[in-house]
Amino acid sequence: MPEKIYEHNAIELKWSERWAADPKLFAPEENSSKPKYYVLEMLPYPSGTLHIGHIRNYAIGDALARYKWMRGFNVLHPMGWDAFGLPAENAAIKNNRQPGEWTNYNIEHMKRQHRRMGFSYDWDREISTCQPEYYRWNQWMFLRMYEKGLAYRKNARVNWCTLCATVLANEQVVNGCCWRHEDTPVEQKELVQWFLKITAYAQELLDAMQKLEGGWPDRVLAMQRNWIGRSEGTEVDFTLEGTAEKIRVFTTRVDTIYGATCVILAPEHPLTAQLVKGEEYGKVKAMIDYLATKGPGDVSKEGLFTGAYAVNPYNQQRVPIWIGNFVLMGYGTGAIMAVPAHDERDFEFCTTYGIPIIPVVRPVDGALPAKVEAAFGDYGIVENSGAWTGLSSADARKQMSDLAKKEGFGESSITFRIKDWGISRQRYWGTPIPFIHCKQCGVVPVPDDQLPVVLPDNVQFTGKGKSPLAMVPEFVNVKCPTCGAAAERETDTMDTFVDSSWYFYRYCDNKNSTAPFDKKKIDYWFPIDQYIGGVEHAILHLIYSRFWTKVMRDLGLISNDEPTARLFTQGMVIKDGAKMSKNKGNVISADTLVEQYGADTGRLFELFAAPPERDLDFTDAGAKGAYRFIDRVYRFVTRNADRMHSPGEPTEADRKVLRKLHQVIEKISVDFESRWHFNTSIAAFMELINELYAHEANLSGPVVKDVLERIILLLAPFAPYICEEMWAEIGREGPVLKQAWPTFDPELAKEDGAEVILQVNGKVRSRLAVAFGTTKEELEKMAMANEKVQSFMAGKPVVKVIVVLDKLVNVVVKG
RNA sequence: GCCCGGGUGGCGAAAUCGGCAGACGCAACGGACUUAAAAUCCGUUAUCCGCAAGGGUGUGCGGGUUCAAUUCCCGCCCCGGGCACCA
Repeated sequence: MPEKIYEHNAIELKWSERWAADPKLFAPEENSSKPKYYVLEMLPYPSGTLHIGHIRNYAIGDALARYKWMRGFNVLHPMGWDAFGLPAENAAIKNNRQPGEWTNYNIEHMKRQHRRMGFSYDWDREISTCQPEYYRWNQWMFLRMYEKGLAYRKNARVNWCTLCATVLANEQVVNGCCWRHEDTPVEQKELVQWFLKITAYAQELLDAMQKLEGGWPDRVLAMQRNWIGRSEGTEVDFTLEGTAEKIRVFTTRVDTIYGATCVILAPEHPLTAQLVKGEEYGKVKAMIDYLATKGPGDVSKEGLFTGAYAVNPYNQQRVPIWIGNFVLMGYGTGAIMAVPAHDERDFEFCTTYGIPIIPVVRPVDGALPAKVEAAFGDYGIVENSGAWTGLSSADARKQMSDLAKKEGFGESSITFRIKDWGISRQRYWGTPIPFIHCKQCGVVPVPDDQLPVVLPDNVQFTGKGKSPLAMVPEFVNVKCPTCGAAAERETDTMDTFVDSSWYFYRYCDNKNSTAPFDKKKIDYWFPIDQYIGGVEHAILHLIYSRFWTKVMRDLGLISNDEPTARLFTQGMVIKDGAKMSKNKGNVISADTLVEQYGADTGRLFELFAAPPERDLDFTDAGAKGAYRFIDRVYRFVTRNADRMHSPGEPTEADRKVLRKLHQVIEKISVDFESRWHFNTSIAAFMELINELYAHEANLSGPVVKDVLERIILLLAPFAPYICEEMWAEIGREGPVLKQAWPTFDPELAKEDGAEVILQVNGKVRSRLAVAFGTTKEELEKMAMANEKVQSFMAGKPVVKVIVVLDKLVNVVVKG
């Protein structure tokens, strides 16, 4: 049969339509006897276009899903839409279109692109987080958290633009100014907002990471540890001189407390307003405003002496109380003791303001300095510290904390950097927070039977003034569920990270209208066997979703502790040396890719060009190469399909090709099971094709059959369309993903013999073809007899001979 | 400042357990086919010296361990990312 020309568009469209027409094709089996496998790619925001960055994520997941099907797993591989969020609202302001309409239009388009790419999703399980059927369960779970005290209200600052007279999201703040008014500085405004008590789970989130080790990338775990930021220290009460009032400070170095030369309060500390009155307080106010406009890192240290003094409970020393702009109210107790001799920041502050510097810790092998030139922050031996003098820092920390506890002026304490999760957004396009504000009854939860609280349609978007929801009277004006009096609905909506914190549970039971999901289904599918997404979600999404899982477990909704057993974070797709973005105009959409090269080429190229965890530069020439390669395989298969059925005796070419085939089966299987270096899997597959081209004329019929069938199966996870087509071309019935993965025969893969390298003083001088298992003695003898080896030995005396079986002989000579 | 990654040909990369550095692909060059071009097929391609045979050098830099180091250890430099006055 003559070879066929690879017409990617016709072939891919044909199979795309057939696959779409079979809704059960990519669906998991009910009551399956197969082992389950849940593979998940992070759901996209429906921005309007699927681009080559998305495709990398999905190509990895899809290759894995298809491989697992072929390996006999019952695979769950769903997809959905993270559909709430700011861009829809911005589009509404700009184009006078409803956010929902804009979003749904985008979803339709992107779903078409998804289908055209041929990813093996069970679309029957699709979810979109902006649908009331979905977000009602956000509201329902939020109410359960409220009942457990895990959702609460408190004052917090928001970004405020005076010109828009509206709240800005962090993303809408550009260089400290409003995104729509480039020279209007953003101000801080206090509002009452909702928080989720993630800090209650800080310790468990940290501890449970031990179980994730090995399954999650180290860098993600490191980032999460950093984010949670546990630190062990001591809280100590200083006394406000002349009163019984206590000032509690937090320190990790109580062993240095004899060197404390002042106490510094955060500007927002409650005591500040009490100690600094009248005109002076204006300076504190200025400090707070200054901090709000500055990014962290470029704040210069400023202080203000209050005139008051505090007494150190360990040595009754009297020290001045200062206000410092670098002391954070949100961490520890909002007050610190400054030990300039042993802390760099305190040193800088005290030097500036002429506050004394007293060293009290010396290096283990050194002495206390006569004059402190720089802070010594390491552990050492405590000096000039009363009864503690001579102890190591570690011992002193422990014993001094114990004393504080015993005497009642403090205790050891653990502080976390992670803060409670503020979820209130003064926005329209998000889940309405299900609460009602009643003058009589206060903050009243919406009863379960009134859920969902549905977003109203036809809202005006001006981008100014109150939140759009606050301007819809039908939405705002309600009766109090408790007393029936006129009341007002909460108009804030939830952070969209709420939506993505549990969406992967809903895939298991996406049509359930009486509960978020059926626990039995979760027990079957969870944890997710493999989660795949961008590293930019290493902290927020991936911590929030871990937190949400633990809350749902404690609510009795599920039994698993963690959502995800294994996580993979793929690298970014770079175009022309820069991250793709609309601003740079270097975004390549899936449509462009498909039209030029086809879905298979795009996927194959992105998997081949770099290992998946690394950043990838998308180049046209590279894509062309992948196209050429698929074409090369396709032509080989089509022109040899007839030969499959011709009889023939085994040939030498058969043996070589089968050997390579089985080596490649092993290689690709191992890559899937361990490293995921699909770039090397595909390289090995290319070597196999090169081998086939070299021996094409001399292959026997039975081996042609064997090889054609297996190369199609091996390539299928990476380029599914062309493989489905080739499977049909060789007269087999699909679908390919339900065929068994080729088995590896170690006997056939074996090389004829070993090639042993001969070295003299570590340099390769010759090589020997020998039988496997040739003994050390024989190898050594052969090496010593080798002409090249002899000439490089140059008659010098042999020091020793290293022999590694089947690998090398290294003759070490003197000189 | 702290915590992660990474640094190998003209380019993307490979070397999975300390054992041939550069597999595979791109680009380039040469050949075959063609009236010609494209496509395709075959070949060459780290670098220096050499006509060649062959030899030297080479994985960011400097040391070390080892018969042997891209790989392990110590100290630096550069690039990317995260956190950042967290007491």
